[in-house]
Amino acid sequence: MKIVGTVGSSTYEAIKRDVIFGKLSPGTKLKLGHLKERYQASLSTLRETLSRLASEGFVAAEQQRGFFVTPVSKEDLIEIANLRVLLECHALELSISQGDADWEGNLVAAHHKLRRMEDKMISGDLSDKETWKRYDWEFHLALIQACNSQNLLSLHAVLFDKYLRYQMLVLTYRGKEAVDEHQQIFEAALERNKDIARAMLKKHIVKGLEHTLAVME
Amino acid sequence: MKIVGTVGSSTYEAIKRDVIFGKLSPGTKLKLGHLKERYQASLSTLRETLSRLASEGFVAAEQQRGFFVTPVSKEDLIEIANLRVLLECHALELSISQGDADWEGNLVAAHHKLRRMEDKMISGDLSDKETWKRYDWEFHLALIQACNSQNLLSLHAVLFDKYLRYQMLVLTYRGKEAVDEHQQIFEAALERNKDIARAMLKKHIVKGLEHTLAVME
DNA sequence: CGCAAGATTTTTTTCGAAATATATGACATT
DNA sequence: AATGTCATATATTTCGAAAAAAATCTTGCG
Repeated sequence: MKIVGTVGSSTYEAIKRDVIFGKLSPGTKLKLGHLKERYQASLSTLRETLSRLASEGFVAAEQQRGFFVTPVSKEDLIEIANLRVLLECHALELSISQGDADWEGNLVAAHHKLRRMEDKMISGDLSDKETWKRYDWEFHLALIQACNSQNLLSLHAVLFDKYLRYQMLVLTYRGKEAVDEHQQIFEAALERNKDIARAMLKKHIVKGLEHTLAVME
Repeated sequence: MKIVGTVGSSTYEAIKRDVIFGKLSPGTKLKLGHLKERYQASLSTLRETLSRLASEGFVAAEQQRGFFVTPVSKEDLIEIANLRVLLECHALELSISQGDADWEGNLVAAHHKLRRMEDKMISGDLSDKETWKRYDWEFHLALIQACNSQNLLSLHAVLFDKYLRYQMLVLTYRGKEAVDEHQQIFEAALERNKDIARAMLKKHIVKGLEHTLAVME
């Protein structure tokens, strides 16, 4: 039994994915007529979708001039990385203070899945970037899951996706370094060592930022 | 020459205002048919508007069950206040470090306007809460305007409005205490004293939170 | 009386087309 | 050649109605 959502929700997912994973390049004009064919939805449904994406910041809307894929810039990337540090480190600290056994269990599971995937990537199999990034996402989410603030989690989700778009844009893999950072954050979190965990997470994000900035030349 | 925006943008403003200022109570079912009459817009336009408000968190959307005004709760208010402390204090610090003469000028102006309004309120004239809150908004915005992060400013804007809804909900005025806090934050910011400014802003937000929580019984 | 199956009404979701605005190109004027 | 105007084409915005889903009401049965 397959549960299909509304046309609206699936076009939302599709366009968002295409923006994040670069199938729709930054700055591209999103003409409704074209999108209609590409995503098989009506103009109204598309406008609804694009409005949502615009208020999350993946799309830019100009009054009576239509929609565009939000442009990228170094400044924007830096802002997003800094906000991720601020929010994610804060959430991590809360999570470490408040997390229970369920939190630990999910974290262990998420780290395990990510680790397996990363081992595969390191040994040269770069075939499934999307799954890899999904596991990365799930690991970072598992870390802060116990922060006990829905508002914080949802702000973080959007930020993470924006950051992810930049990573997908440069398309290069940071390799063993990032794997080690994940490992260190993971261990510090399980040991409930807030300061180390926080410092490692910050380092992880900042290193990722520098790497991406460097590739953007 | 009067510049009128699109129907969409004005219904967006109208509904958002009605949610924030309590004309649409928390939890209310937003039936499209009713909204159509109330706001004089078509179903598609309304859906577009409600989708935007949903992704900002002022409205809750349930798949195939329509839209509701986002409910309120103590937990949600506490989350929002804590996030405001985190983001606004951070932005204030950046602003104080980087603000130039323009920043100072705008800040002085914004504080002056707010101060005049507050004096009027203290002397018993509670007739124009909406203008008062607009000046409050503009003062807090002026404080962090020079933080040099559009992303941070737009996250803050949504957060501030959500906090504002709770303040409007309880409808009581904190009086001279809040006025003094504004004054102290203002002076510390102009003197470029980050630590004091930060501490006062945090106190201001936390006191406001406690006051609102107390009234929510 | 309670409860469930089916029919009716209401509401949400989706679409296509009309109305409005912007962009493009042809043509005349300086 | 540059600029401005007007007609044409293209795109966005808005609407009302059809299709799909959910909620409500009715009826029949144990």
